Amino acid sequence: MTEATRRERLRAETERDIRRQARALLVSHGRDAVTLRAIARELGITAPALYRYYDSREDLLRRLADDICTDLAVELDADLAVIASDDVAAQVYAVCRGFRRWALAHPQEFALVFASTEDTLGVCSPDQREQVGDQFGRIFLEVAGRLIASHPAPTPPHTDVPESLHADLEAFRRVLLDTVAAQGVPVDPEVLPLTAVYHITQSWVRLYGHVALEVFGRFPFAIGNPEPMFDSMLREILAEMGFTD
Amino acid sequence: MTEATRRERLRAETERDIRRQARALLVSHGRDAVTLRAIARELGITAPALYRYYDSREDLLRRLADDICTDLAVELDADLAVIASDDVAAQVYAVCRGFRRWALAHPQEFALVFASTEDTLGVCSPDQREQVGDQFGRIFLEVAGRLIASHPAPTPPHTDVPESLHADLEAFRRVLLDTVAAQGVPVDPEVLPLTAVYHITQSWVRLYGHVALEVFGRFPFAIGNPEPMFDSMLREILAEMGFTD
DNA sequence: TGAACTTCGTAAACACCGTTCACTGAGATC
DNA sequence: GATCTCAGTGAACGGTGTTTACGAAGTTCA
Repeated sequence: MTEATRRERLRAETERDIRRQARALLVSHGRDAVTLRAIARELGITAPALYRYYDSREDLLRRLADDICTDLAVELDADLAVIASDDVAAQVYAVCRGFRRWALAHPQEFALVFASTEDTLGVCSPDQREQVGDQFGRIFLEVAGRLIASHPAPTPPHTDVPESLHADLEAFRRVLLDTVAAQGVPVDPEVLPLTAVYHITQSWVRLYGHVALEVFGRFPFAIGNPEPMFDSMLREILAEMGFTD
Repeated sequence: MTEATRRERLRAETERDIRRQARALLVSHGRDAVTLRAIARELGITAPALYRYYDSREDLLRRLADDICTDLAVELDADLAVIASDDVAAQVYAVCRGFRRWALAHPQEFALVFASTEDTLGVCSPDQREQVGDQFGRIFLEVAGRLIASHPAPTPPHTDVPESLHADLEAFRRVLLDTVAAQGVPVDPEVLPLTAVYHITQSWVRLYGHVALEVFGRFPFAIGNPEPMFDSMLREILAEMGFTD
């Protein structure tokens, strides 16, 4: 049954335990509390043993961030699972609300993954070009892809796309179209105008901006219940894409 | 001439030196490098001496964040100084571009002030209700105030303001109107519809969102030169307020 | 002027931290 | 069964925040 040798099984198990403890410390006492010695103590081993698994504390934090992205993706996938696969607007709502809910429930993880300067949490290897975390990026792109496939000609927003962004947006458009294609949905490459790609990017700016401001408490005034504001923003974003709701 | 006693002068001097060294460490080597011992070493004193000035390292970081806000405000004020006082659109551009420029040039400071969870960088005393940092908030509010005063009936955006936000927005409206009044500009209290207050808030979401994404490198695709995108966003924000540029 | 008081800074100590290194002992391999 | 691999250990180094008792200088006031 088990292909792996005994040693390999134990190693994999320990590796999972390390990350689980690291996560627990991050959640309960913040990033600074994720210390090698504390993790080792909790696992009943000594700190130098962790160097058999990670090059350094920074390396561990990097991989922890990957784990967090994966878990976030799993959570968002679960949100999507209960939604009719043809109701794309509902899918967008679900993913965006799920992202906000997760961020508010896991502020430390959010800060680590989405608000770390690139030198404190060294960006992944250069081949890893999907930023925003591997798995989370996947979810985001998939939903954006479904949005495109189902709603082939989103109302182009009134704004003009700066010419100097054309090349970058073209590249992103290709990624989006590839994502749609990878889901098995046939799509006309001509269906996605650059204005729509630009609008998707601007939507991410607003989604991220709202969530981060809420998590970090940096709105310019005290807001009793920010949820209606978030929902209103989502409604506006979707309306600009032609979803009258 | 000097009212203060010798001891008081020395104390004030040391306090400035401490913060200056702390800032230097933050800029050059990141938040974790802001160490009591490193600061003391640089100043030629011992670490426990710092406890005569700050309750703890956390307390020092809090006050450092205040300093940073003040400096940011000074920088933005300088940007504003060279702009015609009746060209409000140019003032908005200047403040927003200045904010982005500062954030990109000082990522560590930006992360400390604008992307710290409230428990790692304990929020100021409860009487300090202007969030977003004392001085920076002032600048932001002042420019928003001038915007209102000069352009008394901004085109109300198409969105409906959620009813549950009315109370909070009313409070923010009063702050904005008070800020305008404090600048000596007479303004009709009826001149600022809630939709405009709401739009200002949404503009902050977008401004902050773009800048933070850029500082943290979390745009969904690599962007060669993000500046045109930022400017385009500003243009759109101002257009929605009735500035056709 | 000199005693009393306040305040800044020190040295020593404590309990942590990341990281390196030589070493042991158990699993894997042949 | 000998050999090799490798997870884990214990000791050590230099770093950290923080507390404590203490000295020395500035300030105040009789």
